Amino acid sequence: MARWLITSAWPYSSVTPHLGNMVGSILSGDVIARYLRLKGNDVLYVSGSDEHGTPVEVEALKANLSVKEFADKNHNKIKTLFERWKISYDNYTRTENPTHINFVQDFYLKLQKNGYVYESTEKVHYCDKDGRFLPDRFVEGECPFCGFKNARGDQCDGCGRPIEPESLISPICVICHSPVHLKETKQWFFDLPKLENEIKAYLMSKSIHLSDIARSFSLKLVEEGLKPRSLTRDSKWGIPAPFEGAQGKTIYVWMEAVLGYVSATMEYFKNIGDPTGWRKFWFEKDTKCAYFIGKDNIPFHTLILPALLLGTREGYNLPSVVESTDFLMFEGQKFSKSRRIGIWIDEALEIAPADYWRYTLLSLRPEGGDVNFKLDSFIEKVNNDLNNVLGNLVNRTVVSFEKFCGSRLRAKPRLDGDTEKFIDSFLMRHDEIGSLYESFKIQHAVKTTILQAVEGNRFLNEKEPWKLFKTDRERAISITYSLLRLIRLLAIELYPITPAISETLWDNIGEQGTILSYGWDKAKEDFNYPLQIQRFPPLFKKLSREEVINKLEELRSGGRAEWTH
RNA sequence: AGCGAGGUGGGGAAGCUAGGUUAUCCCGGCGGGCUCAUAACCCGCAGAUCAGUGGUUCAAAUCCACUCCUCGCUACCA
Repeated sequence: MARWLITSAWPYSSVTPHLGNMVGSILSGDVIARYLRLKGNDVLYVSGSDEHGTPVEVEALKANLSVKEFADKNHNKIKTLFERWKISYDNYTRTENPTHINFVQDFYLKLQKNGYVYESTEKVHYCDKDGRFLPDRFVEGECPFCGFKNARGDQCDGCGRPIEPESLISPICVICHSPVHLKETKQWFFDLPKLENEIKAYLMSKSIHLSDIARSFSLKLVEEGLKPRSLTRDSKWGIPAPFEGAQGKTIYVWMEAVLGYVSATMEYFKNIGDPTGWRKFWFEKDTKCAYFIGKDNIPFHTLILPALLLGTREGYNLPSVVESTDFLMFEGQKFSKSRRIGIWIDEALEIAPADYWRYTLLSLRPEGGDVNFKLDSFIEKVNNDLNNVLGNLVNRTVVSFEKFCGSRLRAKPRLDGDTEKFIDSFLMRHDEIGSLYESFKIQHAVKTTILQAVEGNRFLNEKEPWKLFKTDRERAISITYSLLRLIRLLAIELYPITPAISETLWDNIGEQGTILSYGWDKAKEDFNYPLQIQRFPPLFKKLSREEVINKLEELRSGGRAEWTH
């Protein structure tokens, strides 16, 4: 029993997350949160919508909505989608919430007081027509190296070279297409180099668990030397910078969104009427903090967030686990909103139930290199692993129980050696699955869970209780009993992976109360007698390849203008 | 360009950090079994010189070097 703060990267709210976004951070965090809860830990799982910054402003402009309206709409949409995906957040909040805004402002004043914030001027592209400073991404021009016409402000997509803002030829604003010019502006910076040694020591310490890429990538950045990070932007949509003389400026989104982990915890406890409860999670040293992210935002979690927390000198808990995944590719290509490559989490739910996606994504979770997600693999995994192997095992077991025992068992039957051995083997595998989750080997844990069902089918075929029943009733019943034990165990093991299916199964075969109250370890115990289980409908439905593809094409045909991918 | 990650039977994935019997799993192909079950399940067979070359070692998919290919990243895009 321990205390765990689980977090997943905050989705940027101008776009709907796609399957790739889902698997690495949100789903992974959910699986671990669910597992740890089953183990009886004190778990808090938080995240929220990251909704400030220029991209949201620009998207709002396109959608012809005020920024606030646009942000509200997207936040609500994403929040609802996560609920439908059964993501078990204790608090899914947003960076627009007042707790967050106040916390961030206080936080940076403290950092400034402690000497980690300084001012400096820089030149940034300015659009006179829109009256705004533009992040490099919103500036286009001709590449000074290769002459490519649509080079972005920071990098040329033609030759791949980085571009200094001054050298871009004839820069224009991508929002209104009028010429832009460089204008001097004062900004506030976070003095990251001052904390370099502490960060290095933190990364090298044994108390932190990092995925391999997270460790190597972070250490490399530290070796190269950390650079100051700019803290403010000349942008209206965001958290007003609290520094003296910084009127009209906001905090740079990344530098505030990572603090949302803290403010979301605060907000959760405020809502349940325990305004100081959050401190347990952030200051007591026996709390573990796990962060689930995609590989694209490793440095923000391994360098910047720890540095910010250290900079307060208040003793915040630093991340104890940073689990990053590689990317999910779609049919061999990178997910791309503009090219419509990939599947988004709202579309997915129109094609198949969330659990089908959850299972497939988790069994492909990119833990060692990018992984290719194919529609055919999805269909194959659902039809084979879930329906044929798992669903059918459950059905044959329950039907056998009905035939051999009249759906009722008064007491534990006497078991022969083979059956005892079989039960031992799946109970042992149950522990193995637990250790896999504890070392965050989610993909392996998921595969081992399905292996439980494969072994169940094998045992059934080997023992042929339907034959035995004619000659040796007692043995046929004891075999069926062992399989019932297995499928009840599976109901528990599926809880982190496919929660809806898990609950359906539990409702049909489980004890009184919820799975959560029952727990991971108690699943190893015998039933309460008398045991009564009635036949119930199949857990899964096979997918037809044709239907899935038709549905996807229908979604792709553009009949849904309101979708803002 | 620099940095990083990967290349495993027809397709998709493990294994590689701590080298060691016939390289694992799923799909597909072929043959068989069972017929309790959702035309499902189980067994067997075929198919990989683990990208290539060289090296270390008694022993390498696993360690080292180089080459080829693919992809990602390069922090003011979240």
